[in-house]
Amino acid sequence: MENWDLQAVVRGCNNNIDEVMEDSQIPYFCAPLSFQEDNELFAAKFPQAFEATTTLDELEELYKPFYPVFQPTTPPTILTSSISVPQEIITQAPKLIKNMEESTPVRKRISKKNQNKRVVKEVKAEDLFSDVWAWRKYGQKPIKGSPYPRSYYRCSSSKGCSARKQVERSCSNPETFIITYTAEHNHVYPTRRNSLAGSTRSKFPSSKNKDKCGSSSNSPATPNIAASIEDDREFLESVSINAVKVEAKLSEQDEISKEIFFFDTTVNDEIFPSLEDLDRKLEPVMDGWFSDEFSDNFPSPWFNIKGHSNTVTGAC
DNA sequence: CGACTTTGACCTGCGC
DNA sequence: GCGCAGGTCAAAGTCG
Repeated sequence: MENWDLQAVVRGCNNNIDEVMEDSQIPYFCAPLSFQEDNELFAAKFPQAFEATTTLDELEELYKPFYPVFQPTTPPTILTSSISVPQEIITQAPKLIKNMEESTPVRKRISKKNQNKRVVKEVKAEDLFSDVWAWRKYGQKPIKGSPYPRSYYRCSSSKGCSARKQVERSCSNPETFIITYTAEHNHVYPTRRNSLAGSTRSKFPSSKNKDKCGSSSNSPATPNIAASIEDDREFLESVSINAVKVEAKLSEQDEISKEIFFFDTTVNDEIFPSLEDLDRKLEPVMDGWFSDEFSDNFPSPWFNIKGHSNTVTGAC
């Protein structure tokens, strides 16, 4: 399933598919997602199509941490999409969801200690940094039965945000990390400006850090991935890109359709020959958003690229 | 100087 | 009630 539909996502963000998104708290306007997140979101909504076994509730919860909390304004009309999905999936989806909801067992009782909603996600090492939020590590503990420590992070994008996440290397598959999100963000995505503020420190190990990393642990590899990335720009240029171009018609009276680019944490040379080009292309659009009501209600599609502070030192 | 990581101490929930 | 394990705090140090 390499090419599945943005429309499915986009529709999921629109209020046109009440049948599918009925009980979802996903806002009208979706946050930009990586392809992997796209895939997982789709699998979350149409699990039968992927023979997934998790329940709708769990999968829905899975994505809540990624959705900003805000009251939607009038959603833009999505006019185009660059990716397609088999029509049968689209038409079958509501039916599949309905069937699944009917067969979903009653949720297990949640222990007092875990009253907060917990969302578990398994990601590969390279995806550890694809999170849009800025996280600050506040603890690390060895976990009984696991050779790898668990790291504790809280959201540093906004003061007072209670969102937390735990990162732990999977015992069964050390290539992957288990991320557990607790609580929800009480703010929208960090804006481009905010995300850059105070984030001058390189988020990836410097050569010094690499040494420290290598000498302080017997655990191989973790952010050797990160270690191979010399700086943020190289990071941007090294990863693949999912740039999705969406036209949004801002109003019926306004003939001008503004191009809105939703893009992932990744950038494509084919689309934007240089980061400067990308910046130039996006700046007018983004500035428009930041200057009006959008700035309060709409998540910046500028991912917190320089703010991806996630380092899993415990696994290093 | 501010944001971050590290890490030992402390707190709390849960099982026995 | 006790002990264990997980979760959080906060001081100290690092980094740019």
